[in-house]
This record gives sequence, structure tokens and C-alpha cells, in this order.
Amino acid sequence: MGRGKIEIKRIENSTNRQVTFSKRRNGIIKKAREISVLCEAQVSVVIFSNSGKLSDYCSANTSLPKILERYQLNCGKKLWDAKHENLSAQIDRVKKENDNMQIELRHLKGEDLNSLNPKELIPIEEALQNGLTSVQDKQMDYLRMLKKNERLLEEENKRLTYILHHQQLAMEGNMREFDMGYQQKDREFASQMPMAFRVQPIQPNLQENK
Amino acid sequence: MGRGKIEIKRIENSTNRQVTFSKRRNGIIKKAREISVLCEAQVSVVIFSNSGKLSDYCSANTSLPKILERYQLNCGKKLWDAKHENLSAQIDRVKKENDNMQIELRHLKGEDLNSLNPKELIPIEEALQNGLTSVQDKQMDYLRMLKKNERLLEEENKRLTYILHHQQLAMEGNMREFDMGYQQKDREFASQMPMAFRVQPIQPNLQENK
DNA sequence: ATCTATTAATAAAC
DNA sequence: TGTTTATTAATAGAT
Repeated sequence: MGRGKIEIKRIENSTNRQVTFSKRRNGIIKKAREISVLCEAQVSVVIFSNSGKLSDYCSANTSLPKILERYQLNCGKKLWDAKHENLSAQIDRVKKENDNMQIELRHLKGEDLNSLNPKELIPIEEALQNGLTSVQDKQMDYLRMLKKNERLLEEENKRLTYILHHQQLAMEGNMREFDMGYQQKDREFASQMPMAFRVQPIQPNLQENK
Repeated sequence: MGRGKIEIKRIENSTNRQVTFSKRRNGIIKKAREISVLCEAQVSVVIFSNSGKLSDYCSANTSLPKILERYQLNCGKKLWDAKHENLSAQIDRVKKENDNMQIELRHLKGEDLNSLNPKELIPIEEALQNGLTSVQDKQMDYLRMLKKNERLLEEENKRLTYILHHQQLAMEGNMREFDMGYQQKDREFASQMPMAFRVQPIQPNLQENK
């Protein structure tokens, strides 16, 4: 059907192939639509062109998943069950892991101990002892850190109080000597103050382990 | 194309419909084969007749699952993923549960404590204390039970030794008095022995909590 | 199923 | 890509 008869074999001319694909694809989809209407058939057509372009048709009142479901029921072939089984197996695996952890957790919380014999209690007791030691060590660490910060802050406090006191004294002095000129006096005050008591920024390491 | 033109609408005559279905189905599958050869296309056709009969075609060098896989990749539509999504969601849920338990377990075992602040350590410490108390209580239970059984067994031991001793004495007596007839003696011996020392079955309750 | 008149599809050209 | 047209292919109705 066309200007000449063609053999059914790969069309070598790429343009021709592309054109023929387009026409015939439309033809097939038209035929599919027609048979589905004329004969109340459920039809699904999926076509990938040479270049990877997808075309598909599915008769009205149904869907590709429905047709595929019916396909599986009808001929018993598995289309996606392989994946399905993989996922199911994975669920089982993870659930089992879950159960084991659940049991371990319950035991560590002192539940369901009656299902254990005396020998099985020993490693649990050890784990609890170790855990408790670790947690209490960590708490001690925090406590020490807090104490240390407290000490630092107290020292800082003292230092600031001391400086404040001296500044007040100095200001009172300045007030009295106001008539005499004060530039010289200021410089003298600064050089007399010990290094350790000059105001400096300090950063207590409250979060040293973060 | 035929002796007369037909409208594309349901064929009412059932025989006609059946015949037309058969012819057109063959036509579509032939066309599918042709396009796949002429244009190197991948084609899948699935047709269910009105009566439920399945016909299908899939181009050579591929398979329906492969085409469907490609279909999903290509157009993103979900074919069987609705089913899989349930399973995937379930996996995610269980995995998350898993992770949480894992973290809890690690904390109880004294690991990864640096990621916790001091307030978060408190409930963990309490859980460990409670767990430890429970486990040690249970161990004490077992210990008490063992001690109790030991005591019972010791008493039983004494009782059996006592009976054995008396029987030996009696047997020696019997031997000496063998000539005189022993029926009467036997009955006398039995009535003389105190109730408490007659052999009785005893069942130490080694597993009283099972 | 097979036949065949007729319509439909389409290859090649534009 | 879309249209045209000569030709082949598909098929409706009959057998």
C-alpha cells in the first residue's frame, strides 16, 4: 500500500525510517482505537521508536495498570513481581532487625527478664553498668565544665570590680584636680595600672565538646 | 476497506463483532511486527477481547517487563508502583523506627553521648538505673531460689541417709533372725518408723517463674 | 476459513 | 512536519 511494495525489513534510509515510523505508529494507534470501539476490546499499545521516543495508547474506560493486572491474572506471567518480592524480602529483613533491637531494648530497660536464664542476665547487667558509667562520666564532665566556667566568671567578676573601683577613685581625683589640667594625669594613671587588670574580652568555653 | 464502509462504533451483531475482532486483532499484531522490523521500534500490544480472551505481541529482542520498565522511566507514569509505593513507604517507616531504636540503644550503651546535652542525659541515666535494678533484682531472685533449692536438697539428703542407715540396721537384724520367721518383724518395723522419714517424691521448684 | 469488492493505509514525492 | 496521490494492504460481507 503505497507507491511501491516494500519488503518487511529494516529501512536503511534514516529519514525514510523516521517518516515510516511516524505514519505507521499513527496507523497502529488508530487501528487500536477502532478495534476497541468496534469490538469492545481492551487494548494497550506501547511503542518506542528507534530514537527512544515513546508513544502509547490505551483504550477508554481502562488504564495501562488495569490491563497489565488483567494480563498477569490471565496468563500467569510475572511483570513486576520480581521487584515486589525484593521489597517484601527487604521489609521482612528490616522488621526482623527491628524485633531484635526491640527485645534488646526491653531487656536493657528491665522488661521481659523472666524469659532469660541467669547466664543471659550477666551480659545485660554488664552493658547496663558500662552504660551507666559512661553516662555518669559524661555528666561529671559537664559538671566539671560548669564549675570551671563558674570559677573563671568569678575571677573575671573580681577583676572587673577591682577596675571599676579604681576608675571611680581616679574620677573623683580628676574632679578635684579639674582646674590644673588633666591630660598628663590620665597618661600617668594608665601606665600605673597593672597589665592583669586591664579590661580584656574573655570567652568562657561553655560548649567545649560541640 | 471492505465491501462497505463501516462506522467506528460498537458492532451490535455479536457474531460480526467476534469475526471483526479476530481479523483486526491479527491486523494490528501484523502491523506491530512490521513497524518493529521496518523501523527498529520496540512495540508491545496487549488486547483483551470482549469475551476476555487475551492476545499479545511484543517485538523481538525485548519483553513486556522490559518495555514497561522503559515506559516508566520514560514518562514517569506509575504502572505498578502504586502497589510498590505501599511497600516502599512501609520500608521507610520501619527503617526510621529502626534508626531511632539504634540511637536509643547506643545511648543506653554509653555511645554517642557527646551529641546529647546534660538534660538529655538524665532520662537515660534513670532508664539505666531502673534497668540495672530490675536485672539485679532478677538475679537476686534466682540466687534466692537456688539457695532455697539447695536447702531442700540438703534436708532430703539427710532424710535419705537416715532411712538408709535404719534399713541397713534392720537388714542386719533380719539376717540374724532369719530362722525365726520375719513376717511379723517387718510389720513391726514399718509401724515404728516415724512418718516424716518414709521415702516420698520431692520436686524442687528450680523454675518456679516459668 | 476463503473469497473479493471495496475501503483504508501508506510509500514516495513534494 | 504536512499534503498529495498512486499503489498496496486490510478487511466487511458473502460464501
